[in-house]
Amino acid sequence: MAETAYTLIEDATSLQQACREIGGHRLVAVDTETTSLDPYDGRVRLLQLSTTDGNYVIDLFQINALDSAGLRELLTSPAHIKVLHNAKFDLKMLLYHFGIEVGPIFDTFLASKLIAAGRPDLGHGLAAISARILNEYVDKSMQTSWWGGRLTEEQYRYAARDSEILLPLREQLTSQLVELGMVEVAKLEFDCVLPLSAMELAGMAIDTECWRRQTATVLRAHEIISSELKQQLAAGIEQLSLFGEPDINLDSPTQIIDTLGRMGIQVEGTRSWQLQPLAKDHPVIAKLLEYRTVQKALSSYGDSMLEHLNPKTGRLHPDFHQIGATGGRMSCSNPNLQQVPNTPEYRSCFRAPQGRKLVIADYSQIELRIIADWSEDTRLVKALMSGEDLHSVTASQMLGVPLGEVSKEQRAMAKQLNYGLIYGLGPQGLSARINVTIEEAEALIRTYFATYSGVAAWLKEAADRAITDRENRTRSGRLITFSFDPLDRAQVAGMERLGKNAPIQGSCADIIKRALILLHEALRPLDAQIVNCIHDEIVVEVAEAEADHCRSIVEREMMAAAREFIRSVPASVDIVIADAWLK
DNA sequence: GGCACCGGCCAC
DNA sequence: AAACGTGGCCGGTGCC
Repeated sequence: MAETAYTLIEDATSLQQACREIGGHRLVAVDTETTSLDPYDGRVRLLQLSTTDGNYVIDLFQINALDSAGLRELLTSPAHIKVLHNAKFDLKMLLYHFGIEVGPIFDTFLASKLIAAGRPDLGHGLAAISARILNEYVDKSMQTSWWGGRLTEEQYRYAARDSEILLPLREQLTSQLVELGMVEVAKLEFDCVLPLSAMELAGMAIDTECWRRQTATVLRAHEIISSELKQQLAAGIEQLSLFGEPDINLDSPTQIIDTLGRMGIQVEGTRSWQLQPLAKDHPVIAKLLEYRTVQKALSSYGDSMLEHLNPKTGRLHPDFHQIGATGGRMSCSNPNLQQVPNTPEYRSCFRAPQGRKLVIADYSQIELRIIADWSEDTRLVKALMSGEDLHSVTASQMLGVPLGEVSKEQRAMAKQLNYGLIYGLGPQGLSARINVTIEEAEALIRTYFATYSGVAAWLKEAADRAITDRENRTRSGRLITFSFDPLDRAQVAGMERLGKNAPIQGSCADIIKRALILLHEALRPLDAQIVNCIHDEIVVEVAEAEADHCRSIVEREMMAAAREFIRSVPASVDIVIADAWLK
């Protein structure tokens, strides 16, 4: 390939000229180079634009190009599709620094992830997909160079190359998306980038004093419990440390197993489910379980959370991975705000700032509604439509007892079955969860599927498809592929469970992503931001005076999003206005 | 010293 | 020793 040619733009006249030339194109590749990965920390140095006619590199340190109406029009007009790689990064930068919402977009990163359909072995960086799809080499060595000073010819050329490659990539990726029937889901994903960018930029407020108090409390408990545990383990410890303390690392499973062994307690592993049955007979085991809880609380949810505070905003700005799981679910990191312990001690620290409220909304039983709708199981549909407590209705239908006479145990059993079926729960699993033998569990599962025979048929078909076709789809058409060794029974069984679970879980992701899109648009007139999203839950921060209005918008848009994917069962949204992240 | 892996455990 | 799916984070451990 020939060396990348580009036009460097540093003045208004050449910018105008470039905008005229680019304005005639429907497809415009866009990229930025910035002085930091954090929008609050860095500045945008270069804005690169490419069409099939040429590459333009705008030096934003030389010209305030985003003041230009022509350029803003290009970046926001539906007449031009903006092609970016991992657009969330650039969109955040442009949104924060210039208040501009870039769109509509085509994201080569997300397109590549969709096409990979859950295969984990493929990289999706720009260099990786250029090599794989175009057989073209892209040098990323300049990526981490300093973009804040005087730029070299090499840096400009690298920058131009990054946007130049995007249009040929889009062309190939588009035909693959068409071939795989994923145009619709691609649109969904692309439209979701802006809401996610805004969400990350907004970040979530945390009451640091509250968090520190909580951490200090746990630390005191940790000190007491660890010394008690060491004392109780002393009998099994051969050696004392120089200070006369039992010499053991409580966080080392191997040392724990050895020590317990010398005390006459044989264990294979020290996971809580393995220890739980022994806790009654051995106080030391109970103490160990207690220790684990505070150790986890301290290590995962202690000071490390506060290390992610943004110095500029004083808030937490996590990274959401838009296509994080194979089924299309999002994941989250740095910090992972999708795994904050669901207890008041922790959640109450996530408090809206003065004068603001949180609107907390989650879909109720969304995965069951997806199955009911998809399988057209009349009894499950009816159960969900009845407005009665679903698990009680299930128990009543299964056991033929009147709804009012369903016992607590019967309801608990039905609840386990309702939720477990999504994951391919077996007799062993069920018997471990409720107090029945494996034979009884088997019978209950048979009764369940006799009651909901449509669900049974749907699940069987989904599992069979995973094995024979080695693929499945969510409601949006998102493809999920399965790779396994057909001679390995354990692997086949695993794939059958995945085949049942992934389309359901992924369809839930379809719905919540659509909700984020609709909600971002609908909240535009309000002083409100989406601040978190946890699989079937959305958290919005809003000015106190607009909280009620916001609440009705959130409910309306979440319901509308669900209606696009499930028709025969209405969605149900539980929603509260609160000061902190508590329901 | 950095990296990959694992055991363990938090969320939905 | 595992049991029902998807993730991320932690500390320990062993390798290079």
